[in-house]
Amino acid sequence: MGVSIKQIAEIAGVSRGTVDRALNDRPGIKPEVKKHVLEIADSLGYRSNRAGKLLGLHKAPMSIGIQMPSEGNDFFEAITAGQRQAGSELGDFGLRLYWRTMKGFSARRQAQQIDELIEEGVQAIALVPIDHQIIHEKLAELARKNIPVITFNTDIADSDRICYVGNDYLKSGATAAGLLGRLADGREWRVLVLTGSVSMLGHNQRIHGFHSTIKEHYSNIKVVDIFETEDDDDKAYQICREFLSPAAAAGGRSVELPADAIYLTAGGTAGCCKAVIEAGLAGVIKIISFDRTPSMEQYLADRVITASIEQEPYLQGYLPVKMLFDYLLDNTRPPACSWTRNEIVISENMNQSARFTEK
Amino acid sequence: MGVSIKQIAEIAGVSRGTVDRALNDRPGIKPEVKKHVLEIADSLGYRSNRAGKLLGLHKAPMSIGIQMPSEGNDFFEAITAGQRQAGSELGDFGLRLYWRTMKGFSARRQAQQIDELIEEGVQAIALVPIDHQIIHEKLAELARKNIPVITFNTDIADSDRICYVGNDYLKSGATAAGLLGRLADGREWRVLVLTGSVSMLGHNQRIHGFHSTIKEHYSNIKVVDIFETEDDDDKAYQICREFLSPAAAAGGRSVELPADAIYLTAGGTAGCCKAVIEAGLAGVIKIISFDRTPSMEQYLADRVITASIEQEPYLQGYLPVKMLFDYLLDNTRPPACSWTRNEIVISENMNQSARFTEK
DNA sequence: CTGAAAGCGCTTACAG
DNA sequence: CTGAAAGCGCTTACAG
Repeated sequence: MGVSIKQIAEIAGVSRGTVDRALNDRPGIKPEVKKHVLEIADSLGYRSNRAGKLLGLHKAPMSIGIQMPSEGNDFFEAITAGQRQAGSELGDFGLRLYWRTMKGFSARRQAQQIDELIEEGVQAIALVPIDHQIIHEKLAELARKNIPVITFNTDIADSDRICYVGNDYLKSGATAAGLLGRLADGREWRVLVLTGSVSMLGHNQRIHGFHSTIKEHYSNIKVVDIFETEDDDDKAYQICREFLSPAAAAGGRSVELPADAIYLTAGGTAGCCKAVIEAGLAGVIKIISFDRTPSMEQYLADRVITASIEQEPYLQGYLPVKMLFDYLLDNTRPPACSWTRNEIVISENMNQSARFTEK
Repeated sequence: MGVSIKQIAEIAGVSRGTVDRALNDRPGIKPEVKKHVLEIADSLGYRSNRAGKLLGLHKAPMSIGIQMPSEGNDFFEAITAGQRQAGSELGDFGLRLYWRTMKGFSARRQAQQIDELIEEGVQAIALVPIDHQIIHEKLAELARKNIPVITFNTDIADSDRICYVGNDYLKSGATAAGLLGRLADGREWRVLVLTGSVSMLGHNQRIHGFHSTIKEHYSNIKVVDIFETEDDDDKAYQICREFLSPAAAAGGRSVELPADAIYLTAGGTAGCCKAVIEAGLAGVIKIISFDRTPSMEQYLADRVITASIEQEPYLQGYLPVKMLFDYLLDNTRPPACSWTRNEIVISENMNQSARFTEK
């Protein structure tokens, strides 16, 4: 169909091997020959053929490394499923995936696992970067070594990653506010904010985006308090229990609610739900949360959680692998940011797409 | 990596050509030889290699036909974009796409365009089937001719399509009801339903799913009336104008609203919005709609439309092409139904995912 | 630094 | 009905 290496070789009066050297920046070719070949390729509008490349991979198969803080964190299950799917689809083309996972957010541990991946010989890395000097330096080192990096779920400023795949946390906060504003429908509502940690950028952005939107459009909504759950269900349960105790003590009698809604920016949702149910306030106090873990499923189905905003975790696993593969294969450049959607999930639309999980 | 045709040939004591004939049901092979080869392939756990297949396509490139009622219908723009994207990604492997589009829903025209595609020599077809005897017969004919079919956007009962890619209209109706129920928050709300046509199954299912959910969970919501817009903005405008005239005549003075919300199952949303704005009721009467056309964008952004439920139209274009390609390539069977999500879109989360459109 | 050859896995004419 | 050969586009040793 298109132009092939063979044709370029004929026209340039060199061998296919030399054309290959020129096109793929391989060593051992005279600069002027390279220039000549590239000019011809250019004038012919040469684009390498994927089928040929794919089959040509047979020796020197590709390997990609993945590093993430997924241990003990249910949220990463869907991400892992996406990575596995990409690995299996591309396995036919020889791709090998190497995982390094950790519990919690240690920059030193992350740096160490990145080193391990390099030693395994991976040609590219996808990771959830920790915002720490050590990691900044490590990413600079990867850039020097010509190992392309894609960040997912969380981005890191001023690094040389070729792409970020994940949420825009400001917009996800705005989405939560937009939803809550529509629910309040002009009524004066007071909102309790439960965040994961005030030192997590993403969590803060979800608060910030929320604030901006209510400030601009929903002056009837007020934030009454902010607490940290440390992404922990027990902690969230304790906080909510205490917060709700006046209303709970009142039993059936009507007292003013301590809040009309609870907005959770991160983990701890199931604990919060438990406390709300125990206080007899399920469905009365609206709960807006993010993501979806197994422990949240039932609360979503039962409408204890009014809505949860998901961020396409499966794609956050799938896309980085796919993009790195394409990049290594024929230099296909992904966009600098591939935003995942903020999906508003309620009980009625929570179980629909078997597409991603069934295969 | 895996087992190759060459290895099977050696073990079976036949040539690669014969193995190929056996594996791909090609004519000209003795039944017992075929059986023998297949047994060996089976025992070795043979799975064909995609890279090899892809390159082997060079002669006899694939072609897939697409038929849909997209003319004059903005909704199909995103679908077309998805098809184009799949076509360009797979173009490297020689795939050619053939389009036949029509305006409106003529079964005879559809049958004729299917015939045209067959004459073009397409090996598979993706279409939006019309529920008519002629089409049922045409699909049976395609099955006899061994031309695989995928339906998208709309399914058709008891046909031999290998997959349906699209919405579950009952669930999309349920999603609309769940959302409206949360907005009403226990208040007695009256809803005007505007459907496209009472003879369109999908539109009816969106009403049915809506009814079931309010019946089960939101007895505070009542449907006050149902009108047909014929998917037409002018018609929708006229209906709404008349319906809202008492309230509009009242000007600023408070009268009881003729409805608290309008639920549109199909086209005509922009017309409805125009009438609601003219009556001075933007934001007061909640509007829940489906999909998203250019004419709706501004109303969504301005919160005149409270929320619209989208059905991943881009994927409805992309997936059928991709699935048919995979099916033709190595018999990869798609699921019988690949449901697209019911995405709740509000002004805050409407512009996020550049992923699908930018490329 | 360059070329000629062999190979990846699968298909397709062609010869028998 | 079957086999031997050639080819798809690209890569990789190997020889010079």
